[in-house]
Amino acid sequence: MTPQLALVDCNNFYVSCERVFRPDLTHVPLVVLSNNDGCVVSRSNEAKDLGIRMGQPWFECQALAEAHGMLALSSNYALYADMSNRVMSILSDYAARHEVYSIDECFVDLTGTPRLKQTSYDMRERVMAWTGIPVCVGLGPTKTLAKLANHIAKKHPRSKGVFNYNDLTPAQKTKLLGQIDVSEVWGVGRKISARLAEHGIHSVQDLRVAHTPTLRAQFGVVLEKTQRELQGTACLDLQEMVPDKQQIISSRSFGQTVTEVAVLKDAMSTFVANACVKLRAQGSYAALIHVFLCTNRFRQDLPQYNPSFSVPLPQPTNDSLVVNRWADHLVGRLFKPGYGYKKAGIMLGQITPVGHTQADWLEPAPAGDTRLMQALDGLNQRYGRGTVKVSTQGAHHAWQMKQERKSPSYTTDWQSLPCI
DNA sequence: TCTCCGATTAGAC
DNA sequence: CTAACGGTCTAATCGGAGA
Repeated sequence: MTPQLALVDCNNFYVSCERVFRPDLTHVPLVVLSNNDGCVVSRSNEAKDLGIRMGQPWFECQALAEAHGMLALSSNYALYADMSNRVMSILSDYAARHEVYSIDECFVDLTGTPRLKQTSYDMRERVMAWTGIPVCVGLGPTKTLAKLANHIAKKHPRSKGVFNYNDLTPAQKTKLLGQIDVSEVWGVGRKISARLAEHGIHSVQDLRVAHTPTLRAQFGVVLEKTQRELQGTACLDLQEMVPDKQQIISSRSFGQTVTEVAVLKDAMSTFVANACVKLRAQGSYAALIHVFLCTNRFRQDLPQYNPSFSVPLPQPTNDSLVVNRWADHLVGRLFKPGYGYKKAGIMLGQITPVGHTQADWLEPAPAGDTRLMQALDGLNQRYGRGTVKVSTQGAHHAWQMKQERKSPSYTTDWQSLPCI
């Protein structure tokens, strides 16, 4: 039986989440900004029509925004994560197998489903009715083709939000793929599309029929797989189980330039706390700690200094206090006065599941206090993040990120609601 | 010459 | 008046060090 994969993608997801609770913004050009209110990461169709680019720095858009009454909101991840969970939960009812690919995308295996197209329209309507989020559905025999079909569904209003690649005749496929730029293909980004152009490969169709050994030699396995997927051969499996993370990073750009060690250490203790919560949540230990500081790379007129240091731990840990002692020490070592720091962070690596660590036969395992960390996680979960802190964790406000336009967390936090 | 490993690159969202 | 540009993650590949 030929596989039938659906890729369901939410339209302008962050903007759509905001509009569910602000219907007055339905036709207003609207964007959502990245952390620190830095760049545009989600755009309404009206904002796209104004020429706002994905990833564009907000300060570059401000004049245009004022001229056209465009609004910008800070990102509200509590809201988006909760809305995402609702959407995914609805989609999971449609098939035995699905893969949550990102916060706003889901692959659904509809192989063997009768009346495929009707089912897809049902999904769309149900998600809209139950959450208020508009989605488009792309259908195809492979992940890459389902993604492409989704792109077509979004682009062509006539599709009414659903497009099935399988419905096309060979001649129609050739013609349609010939009209779409290669850069739209999943896995073909800026660099590779530029290099493909040098080989005369401009459209999706060009890539689909390109000479495979040459492609493999010039661009590697990844692109060969992409080509085969475009030809209808599945190379990418549905990943139903979320694999454990191999590395965990916690970092932030600061709201203002930071010049004092104490402030950097305070920020770092927050990053340590976040990273270790994630590590324990997946039941792992880390054996590598990597700490880094950054100056403002956009100010080339100022002196640049981007130090970092890694420490391999003799004994893997997931204890926030152990990690914080190292991180604190490293910040002290890396810090040099006279620089304006704009960002810092920590990376945990060499991650292994608890209970899989190699015992050290020279030193007894220092058992780490797992009960302390359990209590810490338990209290923070029950009474809110930051109820019990690691070190000063956020006492200094000098580094905290800019979030001047954040909406209430309508679905997850009573306190944030304006009328309560 | 081969293997290992850290750094770099490219991609995704 | 000026400056204001995100965060995490993975896989493949590159290139140097050491065997």
